[in-house]
Amino acid sequence: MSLLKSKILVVASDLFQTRGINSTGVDTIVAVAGTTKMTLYKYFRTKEDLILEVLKQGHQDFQSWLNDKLNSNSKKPSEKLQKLFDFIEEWVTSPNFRGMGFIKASAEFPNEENPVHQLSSEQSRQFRQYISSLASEANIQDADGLALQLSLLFEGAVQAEQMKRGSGAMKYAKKAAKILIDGALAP
Amino acid sequence: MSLLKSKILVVASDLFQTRGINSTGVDTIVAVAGTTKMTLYKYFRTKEDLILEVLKQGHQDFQSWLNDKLNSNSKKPSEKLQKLFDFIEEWVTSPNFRGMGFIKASAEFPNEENPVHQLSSEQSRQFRQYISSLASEANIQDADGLALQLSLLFEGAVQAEQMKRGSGAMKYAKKAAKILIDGALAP
DNA sequence: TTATATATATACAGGTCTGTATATAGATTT
DNA sequence: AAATCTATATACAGACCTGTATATATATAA
Repeated sequence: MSLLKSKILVVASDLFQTRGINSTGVDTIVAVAGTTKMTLYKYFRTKEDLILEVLKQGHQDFQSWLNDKLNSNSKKPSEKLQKLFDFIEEWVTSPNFRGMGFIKASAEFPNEENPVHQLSSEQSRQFRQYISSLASEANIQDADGLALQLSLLFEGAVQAEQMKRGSGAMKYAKKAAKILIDGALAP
Repeated sequence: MSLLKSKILVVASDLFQTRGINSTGVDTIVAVAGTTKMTLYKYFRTKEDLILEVLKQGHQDFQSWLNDKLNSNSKKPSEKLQKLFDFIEEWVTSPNFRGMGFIKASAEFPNEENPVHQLSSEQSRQFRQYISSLASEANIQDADGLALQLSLLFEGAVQAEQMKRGSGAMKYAKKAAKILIDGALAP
């Protein structure tokens, strides 16, 4: 991918997270990225396309990071599940944390027919599916049910952290997750 | 309160929830409410003032409704806590449900210095405090900790329902809440 | 009937937004 | 040296936005 294109993606992602998507104009994005609108519209057909690509990139980055962390630290499936929220906490409390793209995007585009909303919803489903596969490998009966509960804790804690940086919500989400996981592992 | 003013509040609340706050112009609001901009700006100094009042109204309506439900159905504090998520589920699955105001608003105004963001954050805190007082009355040790965990489940489930209507997330949130509450009641 | 309060109708100023058109600069390739 | 590709600079059309100014209608009160 072109250097300029990825620069635009990084800048747009940051501005969308810190100022909101609808409140960020393309003029601001190109100014911060040090380029011009002509270039932006060469790589992205419309602003909506840019939003969609920013979301895809962010989600892929997060998923890859998390998956690598889990695989390089644990081999046993049940251990992966147990450590899931440790890494999520690491992610949320890192200074670079700016929030979860698909959570904010779905709020700014509430209409379920909107492509941005649909992608957000799909990414949330994918993440839940990922947790479910971890639970399945750990031989948990109702893997989907546990995955849904854990994803609620996850999204709730991210939401709390987006509202108030340093809320410490993830610490309690982690405790709750442990209780739910332990309960599901030994029923 | 003037009939027109409350009509504007109701219409604005609905439009903000279904189309987003920044995507809803005052022209649309007055058109749907069947009035004019002059009247809107008589009752609300700026659009931001309108947003703040919509949020306040929505939060007060929700809190009153929930509190009345709890008080008229249970006397014992621990029972109130147990039934909390039953009523929340009733609220979320009602056909009128359009999402939680402060969750969407905080996403559209991510800057922590923004008045709308601050009010959202404060309302989230107040709701958590309300759950904490329920937990305290039920003689739970770490009332604040449990309240935070329950509020994470709540906000996560609302978020899930905002992303996909009819997700059924609250059903699982309820189960998880029961486990956490039971664990905290009998430690 | 006259005065007052409330709401409407309409237009507009000044700003921002997305997306495009046009002309030019630099760098690489033929 | 000429041609080609990539990016810049700048201006602008057309739409939408908030908030205000002005004039008018309607209803209640003195």
